[in-house]
Amino acid sequence: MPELPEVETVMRGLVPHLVGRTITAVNAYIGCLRQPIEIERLRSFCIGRTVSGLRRRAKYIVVQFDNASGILLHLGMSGAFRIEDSARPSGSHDRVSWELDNGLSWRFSDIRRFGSVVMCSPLVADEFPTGLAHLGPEPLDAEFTGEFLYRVCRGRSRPIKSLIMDQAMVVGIGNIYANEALFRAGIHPGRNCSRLSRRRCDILVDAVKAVLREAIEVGGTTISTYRGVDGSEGRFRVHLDVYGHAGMSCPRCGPEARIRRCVLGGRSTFYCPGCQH
DNA sequence: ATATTCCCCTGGAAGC
DNA sequence: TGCTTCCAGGGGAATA
Repeated sequence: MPELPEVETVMRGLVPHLVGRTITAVNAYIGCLRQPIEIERLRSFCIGRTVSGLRRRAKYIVVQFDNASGILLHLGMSGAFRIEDSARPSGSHDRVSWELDNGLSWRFSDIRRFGSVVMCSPLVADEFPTGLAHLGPEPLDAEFTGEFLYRVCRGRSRPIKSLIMDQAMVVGIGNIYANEALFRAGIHPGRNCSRLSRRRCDILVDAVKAVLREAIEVGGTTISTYRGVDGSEGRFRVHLDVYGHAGMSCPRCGPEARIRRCVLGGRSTFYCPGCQH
């Protein structure tokens, strides 16, 4: 489900509900997430804490508490947060629920259970958990430049699509936006990264930034399960040029060229054979 | 060291 | 209608 624009949207949606609120109770439901939830430890970790702020790093959300601790959240493929009345029955896929001091519940549901909830202490504001140290730069930061991409492409040999989806190279780009950015840049997803010119790295970096910014602007992309905190769908789907468009005509070449699907690094890959090289 | 493969899990859609 | 197969936004561990 969630790539950078979706995680950013979810994080922004949580801010007005959580910042300044104090946690009064915690519940974890059947099954587990990527790692089992130690409910008693999570309770003593969270109860009585006031949320001082939220941040996003890569596809992770950090909820910062007032005592230099915090929790690291990942939505996996199907995770979602909702804020709703505590009296409302929990959903069948709810995994963790935090009760707030205003009578509302902050609930994490995750059908496929690939998400994660990790306690981090110590964790001070403007710092990220040490577990995230291996991650590459944020794609929307100034340090993600064509020069940077060109440098990491040199001396490696792999498809450019796999490289930009590798969170150790640059974070936040998943399957949808990798496909879309490469289409915009006119670069074939299977092109060996070592054979990308400096100029084309500039173009790709600009395309990545543009597609991510546009997607954030409209709340991300909903294909099936993704929802914002208020339950709304992301509206970027109608702007997709190639993702999920196998057999359809190319927005750039017209009906003369059809979008193709192949598998790259185990992931569905969409491109136009006419204008991506 | 670096780059694919497999696996985690559930449910919806498509095929027969 | 009902059963089977395939596929899905992610990431980490196990292989080549």
